[in-house]
Amino acid sequence: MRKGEHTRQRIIAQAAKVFNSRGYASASMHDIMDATKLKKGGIYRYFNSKDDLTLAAFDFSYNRLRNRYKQEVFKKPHAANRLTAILELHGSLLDDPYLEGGCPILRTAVECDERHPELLAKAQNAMDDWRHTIFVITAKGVARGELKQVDTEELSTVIIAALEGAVMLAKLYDDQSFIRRVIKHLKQQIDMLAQYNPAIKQSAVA
Amino acid sequence: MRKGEHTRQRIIAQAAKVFNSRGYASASMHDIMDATKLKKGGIYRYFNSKDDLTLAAFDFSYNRLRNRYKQEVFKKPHAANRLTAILELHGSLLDDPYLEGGCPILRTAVECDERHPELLAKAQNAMDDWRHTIFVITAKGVARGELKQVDTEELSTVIIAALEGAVMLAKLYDDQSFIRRVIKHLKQQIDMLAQYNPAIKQSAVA
Amino acid sequence: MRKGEHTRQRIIAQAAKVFNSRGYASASMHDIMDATKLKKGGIYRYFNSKDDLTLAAFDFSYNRLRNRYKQEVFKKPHAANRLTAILELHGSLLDDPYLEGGCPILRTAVECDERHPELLAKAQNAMDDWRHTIFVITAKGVARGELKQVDTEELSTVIIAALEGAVMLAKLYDDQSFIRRVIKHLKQQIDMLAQYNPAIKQSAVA
Amino acid sequence: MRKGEHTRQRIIAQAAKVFNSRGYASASMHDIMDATKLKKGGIYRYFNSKDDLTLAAFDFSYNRLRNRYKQEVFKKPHAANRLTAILELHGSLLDDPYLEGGCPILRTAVECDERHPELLAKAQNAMDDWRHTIFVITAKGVARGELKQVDTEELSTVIIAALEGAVMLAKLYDDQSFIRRVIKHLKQQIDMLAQYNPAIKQSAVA
DNA sequence: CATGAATGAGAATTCATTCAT
DNA sequence: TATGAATGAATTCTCATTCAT
Repeated sequence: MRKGEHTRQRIIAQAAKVFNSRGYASASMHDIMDATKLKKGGIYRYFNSKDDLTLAAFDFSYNRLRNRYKQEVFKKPHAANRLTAILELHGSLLDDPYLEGGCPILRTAVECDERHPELLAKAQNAMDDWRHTIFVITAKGVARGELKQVDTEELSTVIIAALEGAVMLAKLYDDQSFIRRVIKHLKQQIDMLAQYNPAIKQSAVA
Repeated sequence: MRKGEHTRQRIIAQAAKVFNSRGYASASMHDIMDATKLKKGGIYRYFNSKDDLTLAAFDFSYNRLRNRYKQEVFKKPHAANRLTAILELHGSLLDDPYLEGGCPILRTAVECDERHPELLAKAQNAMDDWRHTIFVITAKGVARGELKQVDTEELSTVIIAALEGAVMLAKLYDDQSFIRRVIKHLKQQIDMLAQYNPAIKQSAVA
Repeated sequence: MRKGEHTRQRIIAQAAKVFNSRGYASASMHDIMDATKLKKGGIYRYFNSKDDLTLAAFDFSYNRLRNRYKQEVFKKPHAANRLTAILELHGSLLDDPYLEGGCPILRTAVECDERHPELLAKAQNAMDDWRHTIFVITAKGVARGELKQVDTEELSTVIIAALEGAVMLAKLYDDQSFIRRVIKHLKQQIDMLAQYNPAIKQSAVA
Repeated sequence: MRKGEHTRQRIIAQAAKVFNSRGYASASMHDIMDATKLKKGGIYRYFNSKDDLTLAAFDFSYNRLRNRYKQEVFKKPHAANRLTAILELHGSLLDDPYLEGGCPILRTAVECDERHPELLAKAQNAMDDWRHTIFVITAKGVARGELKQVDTEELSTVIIAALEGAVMLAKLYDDQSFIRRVIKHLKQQIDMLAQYNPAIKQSAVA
């Protein structure tokens, strides 16, 4: 069983890679076979269907994102630093070997519709989570006086929208400078919110 | 020939609708048959392959966007008004019956990769065009003193990224308020650039 | 009606060309359209089905062969000359613009089976006719003392088999020398049959 | 893998049968399904395309011919016997359950053109091989004094052409007597070449 | 007389999935 | 635990044929 679980995880990780770069509909089980070096039977032993695997792969990708948030975002002391860390995280997203295809939430939101309600729900939940994270960081920042008063709902929407759009542009042109520009802009916005607190501004600029 | 050309256009329009909402890979020729009320042979009379139809459908969708630009954006007198008109145009994008699925460029950028080089190239060209449009509006606005000095490349990237991300969010949640929030933010940015010219600011706010 | 009949003949002639070079099954009605410069409707006005056209085209090709027989074979005075003329006729078969694909009887015999009983019957009739022609020429030649006593059934079979096989080889290699070699051999056989009649031998060698 | 290879061979053998009797273009994958008792997927597991299967089937048929040559022709001691054995082999060709449709080289030469370059090349190679075989038997026979001096190129062409034409006639009329007649004629030719060597003549006649 | 529009049956091929081993 | 064999439904595409104009 030990080995089985290990194999299962390996399948998920490789499938995530494939789905993130090729898309859920376009990637075939054969692509997954190639990536995992397993045969059909070996995969279907662990997953009842492509849809099952798809859902597990999305979870894998999303957890990867979450883990990076924990490590790179939540350790920062102040709201502005945390927001800036989010920007940087997304700035290096396409360098992650499992996320080369861009943000899995973006992909899922664009590719999936009512025909794949479970996957869509997962994408919505992930996005809820993400928005909530930014919302809380911002709200706490305001409460603590780290940030100026701000429409937190709007701020989180703008940050997410701009980052996701930037990822799309970077992917379309295979040119990460689009992400850099957007990050630069968003940093300025955050700086403006945090400008009366020199300590924070300093680290945010770094 | 008259009738045939009409049928051809009808196929393209319906196919655009289907592709924009279901995706290029996921939509089947059978879906197109249903949408056009034609049988396979009737469609293949006008298009050699699904790929052919796909390209024509993208062109259709993109032209639709361009036409709306011509009507809603270029008639505005000043740079800030034009930029604002762009925002509004995208704010009503999802209400367009042919573009219910969101921005065709976004869809294509996310869904297509090197496996569909022609479609990808079309998406890149469309995006080049869009970026260039915003770039020119901005540059002229600066030259004419309608806008403050600004990094036009960055501005166009931010506007596009934020709008596309907003469209994605609106689609994901089936809730256009995400677009409204992003537009509100971008309008503020534009207002700030135009703030010393009261006449323009006035119309931009309208 | 005059024009109609002309068109009909034109279709048949072009179709024969196409069928003889591409084969009955492989040639499509579209190939016929291209060759005739007519559209589907224009062709189906004269023929109820591809099969109909196929039969008419076979008849056309076969009549072309028969006409050449009349002109090039039956005018010869003696049996040996006639047999030799048959050889020469087949030696130039592939130069006939309508028969570039080789002998239509060979093609039909190889390509058709019980699935196309009518065409097969036509091929059998044509072959019966051909065999009978050689049979009669030979029998008369023997009766008239132009040829030695010979198994006429065997002779006609050998001549036909060798000529058809030669046409096949010439087609396979796109090299008419195979036909020349076979003709040379058959001429020798005929010469041997006619050797005691110097007058005939002379012309046969020419 | 064991079983798979067996299945693969079974598919090829059955496909050869089907193609040899129906023709490459006319036989459908459904015909192959029926003959193999497999479903589409089961066939495409082993062959990427109908073309692939077509080529494998030709090779199968041709190898079958070659094997019969090895067993029935090359064991004969002398040139005349070998040539005679070739005639006999083709005399029983249509009795071979896999070659009921006649000679696969003939079929391919007639049916295929530049649209199927690979198959055509295979047919040419097979024919080259066959011609070479007869050429070598004859040349060695001459060198050893088993045969009179003869134009070996012409002899091989005549034998092949006559045999192929005979197979066509037998198929067209479903009557093997045409092959018998041609074989009788060719045997006489060979006997004449070998007539001064009583020992050989004896066995050739047998 | 001829065209172009449209059909529908059937072709090749793909692919998720099942299952015996 | 994993493989390879086999299935069958779905997909793209072709082509002979019909028919209104």
